[in-house]
Amino acid sequence: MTEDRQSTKSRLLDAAESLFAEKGFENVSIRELAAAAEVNVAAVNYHFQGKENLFHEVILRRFVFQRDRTLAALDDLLAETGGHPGVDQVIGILVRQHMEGALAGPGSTSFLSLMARQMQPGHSHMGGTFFKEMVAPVYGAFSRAIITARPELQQEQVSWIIASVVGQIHHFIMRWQKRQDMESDPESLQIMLRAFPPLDLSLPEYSERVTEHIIRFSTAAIDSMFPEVTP
Amino acid sequence: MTEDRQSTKSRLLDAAESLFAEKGFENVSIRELAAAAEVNVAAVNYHFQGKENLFHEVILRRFVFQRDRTLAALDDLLAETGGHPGVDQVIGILVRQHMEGALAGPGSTSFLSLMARQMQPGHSHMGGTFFKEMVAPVYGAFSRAIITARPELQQEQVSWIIASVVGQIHHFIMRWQKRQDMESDPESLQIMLRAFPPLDLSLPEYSERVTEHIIRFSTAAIDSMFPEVTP
DNA sequence: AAACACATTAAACAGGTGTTTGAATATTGT
DNA sequence: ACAATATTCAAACACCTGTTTAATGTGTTT
Repeated sequence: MTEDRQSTKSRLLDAAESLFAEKGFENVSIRELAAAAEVNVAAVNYHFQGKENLFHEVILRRFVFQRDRTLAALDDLLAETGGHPGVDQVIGILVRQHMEGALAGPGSTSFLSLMARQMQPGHSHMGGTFFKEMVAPVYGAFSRAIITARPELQQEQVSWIIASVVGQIHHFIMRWQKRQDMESDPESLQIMLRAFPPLDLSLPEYSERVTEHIIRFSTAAIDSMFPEVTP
Repeated sequence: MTEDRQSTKSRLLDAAESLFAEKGFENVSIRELAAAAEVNVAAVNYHFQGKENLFHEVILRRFVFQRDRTLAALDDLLAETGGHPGVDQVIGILVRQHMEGALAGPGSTSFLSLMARQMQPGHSHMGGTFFKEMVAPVYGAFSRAIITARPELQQEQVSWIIASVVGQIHHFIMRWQKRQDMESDPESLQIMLRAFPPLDLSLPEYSERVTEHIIRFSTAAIDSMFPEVTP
């Protein structure tokens, strides 16, 4: 094969990512995967030694990409602000990176779906790699960035703050995904749109409004809990 | 049958709830269910007309219970405070009801696991019942309660606030469940405990600290975004 | 050119899936 | 007590699952 298109392996990875994100690991058969990637069923086992391993490589690829993008964005911010970013700016990066990773672009629709599924009980933990290599570095970088923005904060306080911010992010992303999923059931969709105001917007608008809200809400909380000691 | 114990139907419901919550819908076979409930495999189809329907009845039962408990608690608060609750008290109810429903008691460990799975794409929407009968009423009640606490707030602003609070709640609950799930992998567990401070506590302590934090964080945000106009 | 490792293929494998059947057993109403 | 209904049961059904096999094709190396 000359490479008239992508390699079998990467076609399989791509198809797997979108199918796993859309339907969930258990609801995608190897035959379905093979058909979508236009490869033989045996290719999965030949290239990945099993379905489980294919799943692992899928989330690994996406998470590495997401992690590096996020750390780079944080570095940029620190450079631009001469090492003195505002909390709102740091939180802005945190929110925007997640939102874009989860909702923007083709295939990226999958990031947080995969994340959510990875977090569900029963999934193997990839031998600790996932947490140590993916979550901890990003978490640590944001922790340090917030402390440079507000040196008076204790590390534990920062942990609580990040948790509150990330919780909001995931929730708003989850809402959008559920909204998408409800397109098939117009009745429920109407009720949902009425109950959750910003959901009737387009994706970019929704994303922007949510980002703005989380930043405002969270910085307001921080400012109120730990009043800034500006000269 | 004299009722030497629970009926076949309710034994099946109980076993199904705990197994579905623990392992996920697709990872529980009907034979496994039947064994756990000590009934014949055909009982599932006889009493529930299929596995999917059994799942629906399981979450319906739990959600009705949770909804009624929450609405009652809100009523109690309004009665105790003579119709003038504080925002912190309303949010306190919101947080505590979720935490208890998700983490306390036997079998209740399942509530938010079920919720999370129900929210995942691909699950049928129960014909709109779920959202209209379960989510909307609770959501509306809290919305009204917050407005009585802070009459100057617009309904849309309240929606944003509730979303931020619920997002935090779910996230902290998810963390605890993931912590539980990691008991089997001590290495990852250690890293996680180090990164997420309050996770090394016992469940009641964790629950209390989280509740306290969410209330403080959220009311701080509200107070800062919409300064109280007290006489 | 032959030898070699790598990749792809169709077919088969062993086992598990949700569901249905039809007979046996309880339970209920009269 | 009898008849009618509701429940339980072991066995079978048809199908789908992830994985493996052994043969064939492909490109590279010697």
